[in-house]
Amino acid sequence: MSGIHDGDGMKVVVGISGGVDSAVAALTLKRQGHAVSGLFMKNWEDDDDGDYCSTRQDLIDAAAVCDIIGIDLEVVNFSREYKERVFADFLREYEAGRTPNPDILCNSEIKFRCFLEHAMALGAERIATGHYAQVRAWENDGRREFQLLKAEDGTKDQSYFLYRLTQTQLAKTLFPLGGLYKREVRRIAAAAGLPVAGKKDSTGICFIGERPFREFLMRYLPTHPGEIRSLDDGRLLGEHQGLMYHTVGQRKGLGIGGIRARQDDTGEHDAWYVAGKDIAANVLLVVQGHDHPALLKERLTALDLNWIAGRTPRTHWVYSAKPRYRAPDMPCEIDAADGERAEIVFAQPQWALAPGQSVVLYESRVCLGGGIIA
RNA sequence: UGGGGAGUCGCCAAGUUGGUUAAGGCACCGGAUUUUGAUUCCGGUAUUCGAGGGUUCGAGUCCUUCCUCCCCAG
Repeated sequence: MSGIHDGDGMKVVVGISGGVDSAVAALTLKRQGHAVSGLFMKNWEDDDDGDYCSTRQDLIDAAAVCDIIGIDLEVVNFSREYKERVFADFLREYEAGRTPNPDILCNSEIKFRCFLEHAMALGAERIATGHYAQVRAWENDGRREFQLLKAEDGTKDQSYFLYRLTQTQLAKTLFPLGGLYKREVRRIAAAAGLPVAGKKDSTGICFIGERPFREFLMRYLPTHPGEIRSLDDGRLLGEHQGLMYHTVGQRKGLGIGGIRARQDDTGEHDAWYVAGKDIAANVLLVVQGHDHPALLKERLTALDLNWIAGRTPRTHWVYSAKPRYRAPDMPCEIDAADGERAEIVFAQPQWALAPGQSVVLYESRVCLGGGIIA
């Protein structure tokens, strides 16, 4: 444990989701001697009666977990805030042809803002979540500064989703799982008799859940058919139902099959991938083959920046970055940056950089922050 | 209408001199991976070869009729 604790016995509110991670986070804090209480957030109620609503079971699991751990559980509803601050942006971005990452906004706007404020109003000193990440406090020129670090378990690290957090948010946050491996977390849960010890990790948009994505988007953004054309020669290859239903690098859903690439075509075909969008003409631009050069770029512009330390990192200094979650850290440097934008150059070309996704920079294990790919 | 060529899974495309269960790719579907969206990985997908007859122990592969499409003549 790093020295961020001001001492044991803090009043901590833990976000309980009904999964293993948050359960073990709460359990860990309780065992450390903190005054722990749980808080279950219900932030989506557009389809409470639908097939994909798992909230009900999650709440049941959350209650069972808190009962066993021996902590109180409060339920709050931030649906309105979620819609206004996260979902509205999500739709705006898709409408503009980009591919947003709503869970990143959800963290900075809901979990570490609404939830944080709510907990503070309840008299909490800290909040905690089951994220795999770490917070470290250190003295920088006599000032206390907080760093966001990757999780010990590199395969589960979620710092990418937390890069928009600020000093004030990190100052109030605990990540009890930051030093644990997933398998240990499950083992702890099992040993404690928590019913969620073997529960499958949740996927899909946070609070909304996993569901047929295009169908879901269609409920909010109506179809807008247009042409699918080859980026290389402009050939008309098909029709799309809306640019927002596709993302750069996407293969599935184009419906293009059997089209000859060359005259000497033998019948062996490469798949087609989205390489770009002509928003004005409503044309989806595609290329054939996963390794098509049009999908590889070594440079990007990041907008809407957040630097966790509160200052822009150095230019022409070797950092590493993830242009998407689960991508390995790739060496890069900041070519130029100001308050508005950062030009980032990778040592190697990156595959299918998708506008709207976030690029997150690291210096070793420290998450520096990042921005949204233009 | 004459002459030539072609019709095999939604799209391409292998199918030897007729011989056990009709390659492969793309698309599609399902699963795995994954707290976004993608990607990736694994699996599935034509009892049937334009249609009807026939030859044969056995036909997508031979014969025949019809249908359709393409090219050149017109």
